[in-house]
Amino acid sequence: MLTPERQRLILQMIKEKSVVKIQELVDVTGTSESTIRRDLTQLEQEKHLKRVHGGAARLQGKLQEPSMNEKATKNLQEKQQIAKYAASLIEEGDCIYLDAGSTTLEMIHYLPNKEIVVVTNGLMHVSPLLEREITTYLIGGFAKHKTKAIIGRGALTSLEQYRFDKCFLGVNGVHSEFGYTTPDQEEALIKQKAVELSREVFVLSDSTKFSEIAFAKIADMHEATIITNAIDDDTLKQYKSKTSIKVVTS
Amino acid sequence: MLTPERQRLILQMIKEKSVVKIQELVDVTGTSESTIRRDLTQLEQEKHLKRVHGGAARLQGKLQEPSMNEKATKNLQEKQQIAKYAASLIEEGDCIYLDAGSTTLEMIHYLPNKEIVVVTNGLMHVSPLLEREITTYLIGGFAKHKTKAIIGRGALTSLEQYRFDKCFLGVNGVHSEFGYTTPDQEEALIKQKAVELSREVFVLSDSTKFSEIAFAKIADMHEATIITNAIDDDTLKQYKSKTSIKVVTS
DNA sequence: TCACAAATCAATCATTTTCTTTCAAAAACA
DNA sequence: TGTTTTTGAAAGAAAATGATTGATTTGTGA
Repeated sequence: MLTPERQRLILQMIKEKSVVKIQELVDVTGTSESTIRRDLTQLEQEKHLKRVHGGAARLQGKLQEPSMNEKATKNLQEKQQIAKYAASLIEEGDCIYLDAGSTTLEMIHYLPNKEIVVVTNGLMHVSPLLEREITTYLIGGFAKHKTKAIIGRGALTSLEQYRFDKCFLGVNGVHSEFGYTTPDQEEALIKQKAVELSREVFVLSDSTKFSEIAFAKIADMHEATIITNAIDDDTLKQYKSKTSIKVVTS
Repeated sequence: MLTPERQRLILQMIKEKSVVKIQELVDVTGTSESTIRRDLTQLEQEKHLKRVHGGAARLQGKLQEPSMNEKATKNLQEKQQIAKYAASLIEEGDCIYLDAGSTTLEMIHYLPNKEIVVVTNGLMHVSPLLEREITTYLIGGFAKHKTKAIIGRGALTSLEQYRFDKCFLGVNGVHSEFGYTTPDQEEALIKQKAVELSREVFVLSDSTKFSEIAFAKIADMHEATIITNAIDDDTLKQYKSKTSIKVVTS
């Protein structure tokens, strides 16, 4: 990876996330800590960012970002942890299905610099994927305004053209009896089909969605591995009997 | 491989990828590292690129932008006129195919407030269409970074699911003998298919593209109605014998 | 508040990669 | 044929990189 390419990637991540840890940059760029530090030193001298202990931050010169409330920040951090772990599961040569949704969108920052192919139904996902120079296919079909997802009958037939090594889904409910659920029937159909077509299925869900039930069922517990964050021991035990769970810690 | 040919290839790769490694250029051109280095040195002196350790990078045009601006503004106005007229042709209940590209993108501003359905292969087109609350379908397939268009075999089969009342295409060349052409073979295939599937076909082209020929043929003159701007009488007569032309005036 | 452990940092050095320079062979040209 | 230009290879110089070390900062619990 060439120096300007790497530095542009660093600036882009800081632009999007305001702050970024050194370790994140190491993972994303695939270089060493030393190199990242040297980049940060240089970029700071060029007034492109401000170094802080543990990483770097965007310098607020022009417009100040509305500071998120504490909960939103916490949710974002949790999402990032989950997304980061999920991304680490991807291997060279994998064909990936990336579901529409904010958590899977976070994954793109953390995707390894490997030769992979990504298929998605998320309109928001395409640009960042192409920026990362990842081979990207988009499902065809009806464009849903609210979630910027491609859905409908056309999307199903379009999806059937592909097979996946791994599939990463967002959900709204995780329940030991009712399985994985989401509010929109149409989106559930797409997710179901993606599960069918994948060798391994991962559900990305923060712990607040546990024991929740939404309208439309996607799959049973045992059909996917859950990637989640802090969850109490009793709940964990209850779910562990039905599926495999990866708990990401801070 | 001739020197100017090689250097053009280098510039093209940098234009597309922003940065390029020396080894990539060696592989692509089939020449030695020394030759590539000499080319890069020369092209840097001519202010066509910037050398960086390991390769070369595109120089971001503070030098190029202003000179482009005047022309770009004029082009934009012409594009808007053409786009506005094209949009005025759309009727209540129409099913429309909107090709990827900047001129068709302009059309979205001018789309009438009627119940219509739009199918597109342009990634940039989807968000503005949804903002206008227009029923939108996106073709599925490979996402091309440079033009933000969906292309490839999957796109063709995806497109075949639909039929259109009207189809609006951008092109790069309009020639009385060779017909409509575009530089990318893959994109040409999509445009061809769209022509097949449409009752009426409109080509949006400013007059500078007349008598130009690009690599891949889309269709013959008689297969589409041209929507264009100022064009001299002789040229107009020449083309009028082969197709119908709508000339938009300022 | 203090002390201690863990994380992060800057500085340094060996290694690897890339660059420039130089030279001779090959190709193009007259 | 002789001359000029282009090319590829080689060697030493320069730059970038990654690992290591010891110093500094941060967080934690008493």
